[in-house]
Amino acid sequence: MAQPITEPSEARQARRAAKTEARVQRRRRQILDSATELMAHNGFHAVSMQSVAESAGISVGLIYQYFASKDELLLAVITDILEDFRDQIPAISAAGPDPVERLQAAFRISCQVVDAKRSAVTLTYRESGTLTPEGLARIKELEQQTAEPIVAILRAGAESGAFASMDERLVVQNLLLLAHAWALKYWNLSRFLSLEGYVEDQFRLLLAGLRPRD
Amino acid sequence: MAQPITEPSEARQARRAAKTEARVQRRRRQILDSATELMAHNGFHAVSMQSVAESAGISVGLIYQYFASKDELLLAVITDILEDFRDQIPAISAAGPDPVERLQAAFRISCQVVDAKRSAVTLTYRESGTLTPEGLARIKELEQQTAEPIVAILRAGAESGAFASMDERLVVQNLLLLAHAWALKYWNLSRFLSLEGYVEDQFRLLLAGLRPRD
Amino acid sequence: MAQPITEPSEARQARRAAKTEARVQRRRRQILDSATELMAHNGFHAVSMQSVAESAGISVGLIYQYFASKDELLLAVITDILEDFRDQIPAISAAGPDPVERLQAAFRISCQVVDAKRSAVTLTYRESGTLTPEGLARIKELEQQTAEPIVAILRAGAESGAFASMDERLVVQNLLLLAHAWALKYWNLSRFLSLEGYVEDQFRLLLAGLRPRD
Amino acid sequence: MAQPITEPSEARQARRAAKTEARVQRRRRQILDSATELMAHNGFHAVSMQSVAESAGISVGLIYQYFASKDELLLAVITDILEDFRDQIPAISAAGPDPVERLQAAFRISCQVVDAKRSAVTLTYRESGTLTPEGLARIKELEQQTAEPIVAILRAGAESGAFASMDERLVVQNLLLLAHAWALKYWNLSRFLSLEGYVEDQFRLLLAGLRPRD
DNA sequence: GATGAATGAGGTTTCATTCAT
DNA sequence: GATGAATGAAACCTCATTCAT
Repeated sequence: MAQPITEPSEARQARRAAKTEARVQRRRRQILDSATELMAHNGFHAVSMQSVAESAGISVGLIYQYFASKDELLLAVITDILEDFRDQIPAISAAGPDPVERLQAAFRISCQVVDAKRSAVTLTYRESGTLTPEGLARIKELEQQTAEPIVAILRAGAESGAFASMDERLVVQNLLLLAHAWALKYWNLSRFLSLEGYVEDQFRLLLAGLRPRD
Repeated sequence: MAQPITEPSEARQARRAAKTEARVQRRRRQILDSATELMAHNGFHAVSMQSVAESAGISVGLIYQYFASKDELLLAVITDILEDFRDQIPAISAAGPDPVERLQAAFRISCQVVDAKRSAVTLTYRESGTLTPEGLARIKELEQQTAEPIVAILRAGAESGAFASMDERLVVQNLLLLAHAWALKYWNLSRFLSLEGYVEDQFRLLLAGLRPRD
Repeated sequence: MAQPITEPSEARQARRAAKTEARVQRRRRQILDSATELMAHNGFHAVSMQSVAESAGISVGLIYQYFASKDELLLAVITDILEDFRDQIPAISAAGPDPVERLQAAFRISCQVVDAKRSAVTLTYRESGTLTPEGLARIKELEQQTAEPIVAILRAGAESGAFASMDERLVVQNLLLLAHAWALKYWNLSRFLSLEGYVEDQFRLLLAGLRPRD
Repeated sequence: MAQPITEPSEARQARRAAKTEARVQRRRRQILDSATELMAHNGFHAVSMQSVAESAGISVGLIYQYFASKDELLLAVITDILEDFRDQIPAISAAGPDPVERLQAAFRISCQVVDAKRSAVTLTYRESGTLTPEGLARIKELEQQTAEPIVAILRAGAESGAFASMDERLVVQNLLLLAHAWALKYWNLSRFLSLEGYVEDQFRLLLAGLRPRD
């Protein structure tokens, strides 16, 4: 017999699940954006769950359906920022075959992303101590992932003779830290450098350390 | 010889004032040390005044005779750390006339001080956002004072031809930040470098950026 | 008859808003009553928010959803008492056309209300100094409003020749103060007068000052 | 042999006791004045023992050698004010033999004393609820003592036929309360009456109630 | 799914009182 | 007599979290 009323339950369930999933993602994003905005500007402890709810236009209770606790919300916020950061870097592989140019592109994009979210970057430094060990581990993992494409550039450059051979780990650490520094020390740097000036001057110094010795 | 029964009150008062002053300093130090220890390891917000009092072996009320509020205590803690840091650098002027050696000495001592107080350094990054504008201003001032002797070395080196001429502000910023990085990124750096290794490798990179072009 | 599954949301919202409003009013009243009771008997400073909460059968935190601070709660308590007082007086306009009778009715009702809430009246004298300037202004305003209907009686009486012409402001002030005095000096007055005796004796004295001179 | 060094101990003790007593009185006065000033303007609870000490130019500990507790200090302050008030009234017996004149003199002096210490008078109304039962009893006693000379005037007037015969207790209560009212309702009264105007208008009303009926 | 009223532990701060000097 | 450093109980207030609707 035909069952026009109830369509095959599997398909229906799948469709519903997809819809549900979509809404879940929308909600999470909505909450995350409000939380990031607030925490970046006022710090984790100065932000109450009620204020996040209000800013997101929802009720407190609803936040707890998406994040188990305030600490978990913080982890999600920081993770979100770092994932975003990580995902921007690979875009630079399109910058051509020259390792120097590619490295500069990587540094420039890093600084630009930092500049766009200065207070979010600062937040990751401020509040990482608040996280649980597991959260901290997740952050370190993300930082490693962010470093990887840059490590790749450095290795390629070393092989092609464009860079001296070296321990890439330290150089990558520096490169990323100096990008973060645009946020951490903005109060000082912005007094004598524009973002582009910062990128250029800083990159020249970085590069000097990479020149192969004759 | 006859002794007046009451010694000259001026002298007595002066002596008492000195004693009082000494006790005040001792108490402040006692509180400051406990607070620094606790806040460095747990963060400002996770530390209660009660716990500071217990750790210092005094009552809560007494803290408030030396620090007007918890915020002021935090400022004192951070200020104390930064003053300590600032005061260590000038010691390096004795490192001989060679600008390169002096600069390395400055970097080495910076890293050593950071290493000795890793979590205190981290605290200054974590909690500076918690300060009032006045507190923040004080911090920036201290950072500038810390930079000064290093700027002097760079200038002397530039004049003597040991370094390329440059904008010292950026280089100093980098040098100090890379010292701090030993604390900020210790979890990563310590996996592949000892403190002394860090100092040497990092200084080589720094120096490369300062070489005069031929 | 078909019922729409979801009734018109406007109407539903309105109903919910009304219900919310009703609950808010109930809670405020519940808190206000407990606070008034406690403060009237022990004074503002001797009453803790904790004790108000306990007496009202709720938690401390909940009080703060209805009153921003303890000071604001005090203002609400005093305001509530004075509004109540103010609202009782106009009832006496039904006391007939004779100004003397109407004035006596006003005085009697005032004394009766005072008698019913002796310690609340005392509270308004005790704690008005604790209020902010804005709170104080509100109180003065209420006192003026309370006086108005009585001023009207006096004026009518002066026009009809029942009373001498006079400055009503002083007389009203006296009339209300003497009603309050039943609370303020109850310890003394109650030793030789009943409430009704007080009303009669006191009114006779008051009236003497109002008699037109021949 | 003569004992020039130690004079008869009794006399010496007496002299010392007198000196001690004098100092004690001076200290008490010094503390009382500071406490009255502060409490009258800010209320009992807003004044700390430390602030009293500071204002009196002595140490906290010393206060406790003269007053057993803050409550006792409050009692002393209020008692002091009321004693002062009480002691001013008898001066008016010099006002001549006419009962009306004497009564007016008593009322005038009362109002003048109130005017001179408006906030102190207000304090006695604000904080009498804070006192212990014993303290309260002491206050009531003082109030009775204050009333006595006025009762005497009323009796004399009633006997001489100047006043109607009456229950003096109520009239005295009113008279004193109306004097206090100059402080309690100063914010209102001072808008339309000077002190002297208040005395005159108010006394006229009072007197009306005392006229013997023909 | 969504709400937001309600809870109550925990934090900072004040201040009456004591006591060694 | 006089000091004032030291105590610690107690107050106000916030806010993460829960749960009945």
